[in-house]
Amino acid sequence: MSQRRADIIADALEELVFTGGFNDGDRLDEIRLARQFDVSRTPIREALQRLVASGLAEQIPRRGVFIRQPGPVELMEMFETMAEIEGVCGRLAAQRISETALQDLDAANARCTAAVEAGDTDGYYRENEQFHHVIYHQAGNGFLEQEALRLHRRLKPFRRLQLRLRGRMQQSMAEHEAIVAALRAGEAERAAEALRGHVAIQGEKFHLLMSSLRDAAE
Amino acid sequence: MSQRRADIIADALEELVFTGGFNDGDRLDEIRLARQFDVSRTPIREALQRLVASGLAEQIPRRGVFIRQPGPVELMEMFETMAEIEGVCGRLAAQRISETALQDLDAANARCTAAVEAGDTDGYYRENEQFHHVIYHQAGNGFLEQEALRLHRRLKPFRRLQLRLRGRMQQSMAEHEAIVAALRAGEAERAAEALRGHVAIQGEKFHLLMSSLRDAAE
DNA sequence: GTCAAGATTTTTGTATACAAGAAATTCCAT
DNA sequence: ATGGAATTTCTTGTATACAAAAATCTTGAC
Repeated sequence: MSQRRADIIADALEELVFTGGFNDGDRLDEIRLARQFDVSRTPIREALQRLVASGLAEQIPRRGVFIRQPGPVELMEMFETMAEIEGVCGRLAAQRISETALQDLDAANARCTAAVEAGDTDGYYRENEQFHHVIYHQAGNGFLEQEALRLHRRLKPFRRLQLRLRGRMQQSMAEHEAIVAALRAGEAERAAEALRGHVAIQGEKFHLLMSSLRDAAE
Repeated sequence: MSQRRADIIADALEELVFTGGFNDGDRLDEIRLARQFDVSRTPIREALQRLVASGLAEQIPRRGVFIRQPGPVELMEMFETMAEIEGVCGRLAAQRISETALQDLDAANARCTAAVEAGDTDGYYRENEQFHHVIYHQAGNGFLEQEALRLHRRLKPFRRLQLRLRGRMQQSMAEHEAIVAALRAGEAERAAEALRGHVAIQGEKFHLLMSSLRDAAE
């Protein structure tokens, strides 16, 4: 695969950004990072370019590159966009999904429920992700799938914050069931709406996310 | 702005890719490009990284970076995705669009019609683009807007091929009218469907695109 | 003490040098 | 002549060197 150090470093930096290793506005010092990864500035710079290209950082010419965590507004916009894209995937998938995939969704849901009952948050998280990935794939459009995966990945660190809400996982499971039902029935619009509603952040969810953000900032 | 040569070179290369200056699979020789742009390999390499990041080229480690033009399947997928995203923008815009923006759309359409009558293809193209950009913006979601613009831009060279079809511009104008009507009425689903249909490639449009591609390949 | 202009240091951006892996070529055995 | 191994050449990836712009510090006038 990628034997390039620049890629390895870029992956490491992305992971650091996602796991909160950086704060908004942090400058990514080339020399410090070079020492830290024990390489020259060259691969560091290429890695930073990748971060900038993926929107995780911003480059100001002759000034450096800075971490750019989305603020509340942009975060809401990203979640709304994700909800819409999931809706699109759902509508297309309703017309294209295979019987095997429907069974996969059922299986993922079963494992999800089991994880909820066992209080296994990580397990729930993993299976939930699997569930959504299957839907992206079943939209039958490789390009759309990649876009969905990209945004999904980008929102990963923030989605985690959502799960804290009391009873959220139970409600989420009920929504999963409804989604599968719509997909199985081939009802495109219903599937789209169910997925939009499932992913969208409204009402209580909105306030929860905001307060989580405040907590994380402290 | 960006005084970085790497960015200037990246822009130039992107433009070259879009205007058909490269064929699929072409290797982007660092040394040749360095001579061509009269710089060292360093800024060339950074520019190439940007092309790779935006999906215009592919990098094979230790082998180089190669132009990667989308094939028929991927192109269809990209157009379908664009249609869906436009649909989403339309649905959101129907709920959020301002009166001023509606007038802008009318104005753009009028200029579009004038261009059609004058046989001014470039003018039509420009105003058509404007029309769509207004809708992206009126979706009221900056992130979604950027994504829409990105994909729109990526498809630009291929969209041009579509216009050749006899009477296509007239039909397109009628669709524009219907879209504005739906937006003005605030009918979200109707706006979404109108935009999806307007952008989607189906029936004759599909065959036209395929034959255009074949022609361009020769 | 404050402010500003000049000097100094840092840091980015680019060029060049070097190392290592891939491709091309040569050369030999059959 | 052909196939394949060894060598050479070429290219990418990384390190280092240098130039120019920005940031910081110093110094001096008020």
